[in-house]
Amino acid sequence: MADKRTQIEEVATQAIKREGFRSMSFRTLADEVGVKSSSVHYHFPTKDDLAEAVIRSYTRAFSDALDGIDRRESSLVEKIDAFNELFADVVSHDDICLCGMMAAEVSSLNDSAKAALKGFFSTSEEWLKSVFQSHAEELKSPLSAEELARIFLAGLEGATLIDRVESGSDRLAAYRALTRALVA
Amino acid sequence: MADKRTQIEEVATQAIKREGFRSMSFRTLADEVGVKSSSVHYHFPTKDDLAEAVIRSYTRAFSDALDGIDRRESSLVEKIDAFNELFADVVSHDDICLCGMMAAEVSSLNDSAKAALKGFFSTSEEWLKSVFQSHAEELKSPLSAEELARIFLAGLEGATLIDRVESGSDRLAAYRALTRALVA
DNA sequence: GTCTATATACAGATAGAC
DNA sequence: GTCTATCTGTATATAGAC
Repeated sequence: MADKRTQIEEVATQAIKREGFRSMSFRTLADEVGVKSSSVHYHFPTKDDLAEAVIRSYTRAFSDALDGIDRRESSLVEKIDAFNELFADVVSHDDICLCGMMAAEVSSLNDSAKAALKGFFSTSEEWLKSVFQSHAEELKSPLSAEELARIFLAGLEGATLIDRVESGSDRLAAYRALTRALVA
Repeated sequence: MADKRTQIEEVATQAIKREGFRSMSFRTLADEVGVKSSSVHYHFPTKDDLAEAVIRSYTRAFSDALDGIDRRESSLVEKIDAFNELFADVVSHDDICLCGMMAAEVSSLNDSAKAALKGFFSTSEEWLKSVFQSHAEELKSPLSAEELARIFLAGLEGATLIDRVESGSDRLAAYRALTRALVA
């Protein structure tokens, strides 16, 4: 079993993805890992500390998943589909992307957490941009790799937001259709 | 000056667009309209009641704005640009779409409010779909009107989410570029 | 590192006077 | 319709024992 600090990060991540950062309380986290809230404060003195740690861990895990896609998939459509699938997984568990949630709640974050949050979005857009760049010859689109990266990251974040409310995945599916339209 | 009930709805809408539904309190609303929190409860017995009322008002106002676009603009690009501009206005005030925020916080909503929220998304997608359908001859895309509607609504919701964090409007701009790519 | 206990603040909601 | 006053629950956070 992971150490307590890691356990707390994990249940916090889960809670934020489903209910949001403001809805998550130290007491609830404590109950779920089997300690008292003061022990959570030992590992993360303030909620701001926890927010930043969780955003950074999530960004690292997401970045690792992107590396995995690079290793497993070769074509443009396969890579973008695999990226789409990361979001589909989240929605299928009735969650949304942790950083999409944090973006909605950005007014509750301090400057350090906000900087970490920006890091998530730029990391993700950079990966997408490099995918579109390295498959430029397959692309039948007047849009730049950077524009496509922005369109897809924003689009999938928004798609999860709405698909979760509608209990479906019609918008993520529409983005898979868009991916195909780019190479057809 | 609007009546108290309307005033409360207006400051609640503003607060939710910026800070979120959970962050908004009856006390804060009361202070801003110059009454006590018990008076807010007179107009909206529970927070659930307020949530639903605010979502419905917002949907009505948004729908009116879409009617205005239909009256003012004629081409596909003009209409979709005007739709994009609705979201750009929101971000320029450091807010996001009220219903985008509510979608992130959907776990804090009761069934009535959730139904109203779905209404916003279907109304918006229906309008987009009818725009794409009625300009089908201009479109150089293999995507259906329905798919395009889903792509644009989700995309603009996500774009505002990220653009607000980045204090820019690069993602909304990318969607304007996408609009042009559809007819080029 | 975890606990008990507590300080302090604020949340949604209601009773009852005016 | 609005007020004062209050109930009850919960939040973040800390002090100090073990």
